[in-house]
Amino acid sequence: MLDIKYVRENIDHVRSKMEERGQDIDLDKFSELEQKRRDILQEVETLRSERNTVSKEIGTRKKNGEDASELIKRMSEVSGRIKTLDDSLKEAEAALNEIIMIIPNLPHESVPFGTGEEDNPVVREWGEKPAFDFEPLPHWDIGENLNILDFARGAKITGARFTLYRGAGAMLERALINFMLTMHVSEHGYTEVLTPFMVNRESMTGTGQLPKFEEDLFKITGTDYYLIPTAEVPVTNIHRDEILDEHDLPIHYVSYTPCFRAEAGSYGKDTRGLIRQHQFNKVEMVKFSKPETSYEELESLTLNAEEVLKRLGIHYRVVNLCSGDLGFSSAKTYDLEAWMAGQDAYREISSCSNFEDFQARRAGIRFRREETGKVEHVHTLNGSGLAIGRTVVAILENYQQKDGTVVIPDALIPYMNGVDIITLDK
RNA sequence: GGAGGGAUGGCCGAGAGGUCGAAGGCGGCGGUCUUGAAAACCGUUAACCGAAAGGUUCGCGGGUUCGAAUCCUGCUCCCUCCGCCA
Repeated sequence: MLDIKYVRENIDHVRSKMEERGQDIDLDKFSELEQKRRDILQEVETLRSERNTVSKEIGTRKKNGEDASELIKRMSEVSGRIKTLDDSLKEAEAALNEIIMIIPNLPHESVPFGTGEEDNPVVREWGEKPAFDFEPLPHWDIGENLNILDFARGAKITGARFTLYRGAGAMLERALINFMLTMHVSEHGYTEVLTPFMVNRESMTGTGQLPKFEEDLFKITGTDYYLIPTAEVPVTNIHRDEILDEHDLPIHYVSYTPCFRAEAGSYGKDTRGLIRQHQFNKVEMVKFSKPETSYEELESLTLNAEEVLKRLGIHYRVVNLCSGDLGFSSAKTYDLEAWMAGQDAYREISSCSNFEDFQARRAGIRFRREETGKVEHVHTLNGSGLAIGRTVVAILENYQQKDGTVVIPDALIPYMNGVDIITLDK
């Protein structure tokens, strides 16, 4: 969330940033509620102050055996008024909270203005589209032809948007997880963590999924727990309500988790294949940094994700998400879009974001700056490195051959138990 | 599932209705000493709101009281023992 004080003092700037995002936030209501809250607060604090001093006086008098009944009677009334005011203060705070928690982050100055996906400028590209002397198939055909992806049985076991992987398909998924984790740990210096895949409400609120996006989540009946939509949630919340040591920053974590998304409102979109699933695997990088270095960290994070695609020889481009396409908690996001030959399209395969102090403020993640002795919020960042299912798609579609087999990229062969080509497995 | 015990500052830990934001220790920071360091000694060191005055915070919520870290109550989490179990 944004700093309430900052919003109050920079209301016009916040208003224009919300307009850039195309967000209709009632900031007048915010100001009104904020003022109300402060009015009540002032009144209640004056009364508390009185109660505190008089109560001490009562203590002193009693100790000296003097009469205090008059003071006690008066304070009894004051306490009653405090209680009433406290209730309305809580009401005012709750109302204010409702607004502040659904105000998205302010886009960074380097975020271009735009209203949607089509306005995202391409920052750079790498590699080339593979050439085919035949019509490349989409991965759902390749996968079914090779008997490594079974969409019908996935749907039978659970439902739409669930897939059964088989044989070399299952192994490919597992190899990619290992390949990415190993690379980020041993070459990029991340610390691997393995987290719970269900989290509580506080964790979801900390990273910004709640309260606004409840309908995108799977909730476990009979509990307060939700299935994670991304490792960002458990990993960022590792340090919730902590004051970190400045010398420990930056902290770099990498984590494999399955991700569960309800995909509400995406009916009819990407209904075939692995692109949009209710459950998919992902390797995620998460960083905690000092404010002054977070944008450098975003650049290196993005490069770390790109390196995976380079090693796999997959053509991709990097786009800078425009103001209208930016996620709720993010101040700036680079998306990596991999070329998928069978669909003749670039598809998002990684999303790398700097949240600045937006999540840290919600989640209470801070550090003490030695120079000033003061406590400050850290900046949090994260990026997919990469989405596993979509990487499988990119490999199947870009490495397919005329005879229907799929060549395994060299870098992945050591993780494939020596398999270098996927052929039909009956 | 049954029976007990616990939750206090960055960490450990005392405190059992009033002057307690909280003893003591560790850690951090500053200093004395030292060629330098260590040790020793001295000092200092919680967060949040507020321009300040002041207010809030001892797991979380409710209550009792003029006054609650301290009493009552509900909840959460942790630990020990028994049962069950991958």
